[in-house]
This record gives sequence, C-alpha cells and structure tokens, in this order.
Amino acid sequence: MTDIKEIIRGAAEIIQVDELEKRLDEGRPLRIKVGFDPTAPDLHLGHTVILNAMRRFQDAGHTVIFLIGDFTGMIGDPTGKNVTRKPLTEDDVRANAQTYREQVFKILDRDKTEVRFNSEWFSDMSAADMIRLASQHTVARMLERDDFEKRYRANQAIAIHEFLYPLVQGHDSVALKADIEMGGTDQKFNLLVGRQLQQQAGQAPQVIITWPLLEGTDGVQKMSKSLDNYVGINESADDMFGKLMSISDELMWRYFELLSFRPIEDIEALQQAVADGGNPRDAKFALAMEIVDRFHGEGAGEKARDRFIARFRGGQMPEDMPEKTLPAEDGGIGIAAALTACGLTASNSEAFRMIKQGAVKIDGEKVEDRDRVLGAGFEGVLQVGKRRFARLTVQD
RNA sequence: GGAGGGGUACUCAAGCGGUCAACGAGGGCAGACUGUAAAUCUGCUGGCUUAGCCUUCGCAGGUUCGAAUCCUGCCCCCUCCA
Repeated sequence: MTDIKEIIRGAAEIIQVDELEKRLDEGRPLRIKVGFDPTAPDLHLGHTVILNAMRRFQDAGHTVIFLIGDFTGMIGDPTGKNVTRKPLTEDDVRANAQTYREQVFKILDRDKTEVRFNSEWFSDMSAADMIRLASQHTVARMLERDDFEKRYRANQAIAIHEFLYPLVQGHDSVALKADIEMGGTDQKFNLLVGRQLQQQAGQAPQVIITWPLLEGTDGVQKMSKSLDNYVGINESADDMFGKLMSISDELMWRYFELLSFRPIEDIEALQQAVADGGNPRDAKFALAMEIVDRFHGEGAGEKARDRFIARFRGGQMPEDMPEKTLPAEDGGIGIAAALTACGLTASNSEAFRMIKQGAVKIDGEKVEDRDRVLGAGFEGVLQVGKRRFARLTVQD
C-alpha cells in the first residue's frame, strides 16, 4: 500500500484531510476526477504535476477519471480577459482529445484511466434542467470567488454565463460520483462548488486536493507557453535536458518535489549531500535524467547527460545541428548574411552586433572581422553564443 | 449624451520644435566569472547593399528650413457626470 503522504506530496491544500483518510480506509478503489480544458493539448511539465499525482493514486489502486471538458469549453472559464472565445467544433475536440491521450499516457496507466467527456451528460440537458441547476447556488456565494468579487467591485463586466461555469463543473462531479477532485490552486472555488452540489444531490461531498502551479524555468512566473519558460513533454531529449540544467538550484528542489517519482527520503538524501558540500549539479543531473527517461524511454536520460557533458565541459560541438547550404554570390557570402540565413541571428544588424561582442565563432575560432567573406566551397560550423549552432556549406 | 485624461520601441515609462533611433527600468541576448545554475560586473537591444543610408513615437493630413514634440480630422483606451 502506497503511503498517503507520498501520494499527496507537494499538494497545496486538501479539503478535508480526515475525509480523505476515511475514504482511503474504505478499501475500495476511489474515483478521482480531474478536468482538462479541450483547447490546449500541448502539455508541458507544469501540467504533469497533477498527472503525476493521478499516477500515484493509480499505483495505489484507485481509478482516475480524465475528464475532457468539451461542453465546458464552449463556455470558457471566466478569466476576465477573454470574454469571447471561439467555440470548438466537434472535430477540434476529437483531435485535441486524441493528442491528449498520446501525451497523457506517457504518465498515466492506461488501464486505470477512464476518459470521459462532459458533453455526455450536458448536451442533452434541457433548459429547465439547466435552470434547476442554476437555482442551486446563489449570487452571493458566486461572488465569494476572488476574481468575481474583484471584478464586481471594480465595476467590470461579469457575464451571466460565467456564473454557470462553476456550476457546470460542479455538476460533473455529481454525474461522475467523484470521491476526489484535483486541480490547480486557481481551481479551488470551482472544486468547492462541486462539493456543495454533491451534497445537495445526496452524495458525500468530494475531497478536494489542489496542486501548486509549477514555476517555469525562470523560477518566478508559472510555467506557460506564452511566457516561453516551459519544458514541453514532446521536446527532444537534449533540449529537455538542457532546459532542466539551466534552472536555478533553488528551483531544482521544487521540481524534485513536484516532478520526480523518487521517494521523499531519496530527495532528502540528495539535499543533505549538497548541504554537505556535494556539487548541486549532480543532483540536477539526476533530476534531468529521470525526466528525460520518462518521456524518451529508459536510458535516454543518461545519453542526454553524456552529450551534455561532452558539449559543455569538453567544449565540443553538438552532434546534430541544423544544416544549411547557401549559394555563393559573387564568389562568396558575407559572414553576417550567412548567420542570418542560417537563422542564428535575426538580422544582419544583430549579426554585426554579435561579431562585435565576440560571440561569433567559425569552427570554434572567434570571428573578429565583420566583413569576412565565406568563399564558395566553404564548409564549417557557425556558432553564435554558447548554444546556437549551424553547419554551413557554401555552394558555387 | 456631457466633461476630462491618455495612446512612444518586447513591457513599463520619460521626452513636449532641432543635440532623438528617442532618458530610465524590467525583460531578452552576448562577454567575463562558473556547474550552460544563481548572484555579480560589462556591453548590446529598429533595419539595410553597415564608418554611410533608410524607416519608426495610434492613423491620415497640415504648419515649419526642421515635428515624437505645434495644428486639423479620424480611430482606440481610461476616469468622472447623465
């Protein structure tokens, strides 16, 4: 039996702990519901925090319900920013769901996962039923939600349908008879509505477990694609490894807690080793290897680490890099134009700046002459900074 | 419907007739130092056929030798009143 402490490690909040313990004591497989937005199927490590928790429940013998909010997607969670959101077509939803499946089962146990759509019980719901659902909650209680309250006080618009979102999500819990619902800390209010609706429907209220939003590689803001501080689960092993190595030491422990499957004692041992003078880099290696292994298969992490070491400690070039062949004009091509054509710099102006700063190398040799011309027949590796490489051939 | 305030480069934010490709901060990139970490220091951060030239300050016109800066019209945002 898996230790409950292990399962809920890193959780932000549990409502109520004693209810959770009681249900676990019942000895039956619990139904754990987690809802996913059907619009953003490109997962990054931030999303995996909750997937990992789901997996731990599965390993302890429980059933996980992967709920795709296709009906809810038509409403759009109130963010205050995007009042209007393009409704998804059925085809979109199906395609997104497929992408989800492919990515999600890298972590979840397929056999212990129930994939459901909330359109199952909503698309046929009558207007009368919907109004009946709406009657189960009050405006005052809706306004308890932080962002509603702020917007209301600030005289900003709140559309009626936004009030419906928590109700719809809560009704999902009723329909699924969820024992537990998990979500990000930003979901707390919606999850609480589920508790209430279940109670009104005569069900035992679900236990709520919220998970922190993982910080991105910058260590400050939450991981998100738009902030470009994310590590995508479909990224190459080398990119993934490199990005993980670039996080700060402090953040590394956070990632260990939320992303690693290592037992807590192991992590504490690593922490102790670093405190005793061990190189934190080695702990980071362990973290990066574990995560690369998870998404690229056993052994991929070790290989990624070896390449990493070879490249950065030994100062070697990466094995694979973009290759480019350019035509020689008037017998050659200017270094700046070549860098830009290879995508290493955004413009010739930037290329000149980089050369001036001593950031440009050809086959490892620093380029000093900004007007250098690469003649026809040139073959070599262009480099800007530490990480941008391209292999270039100049043709006649 | 009325009154007022504002739209400047990735973001915030100065400038209010020439010395402005545009202060400063953040972010980003690069160099040094390292463990491709953090912190720190330094530089860069519109484009080009790059020691010169070209295009930028909501949009379109106008005044002027010269405008981000003045005038006119338009669009958008915010605040107060109805």
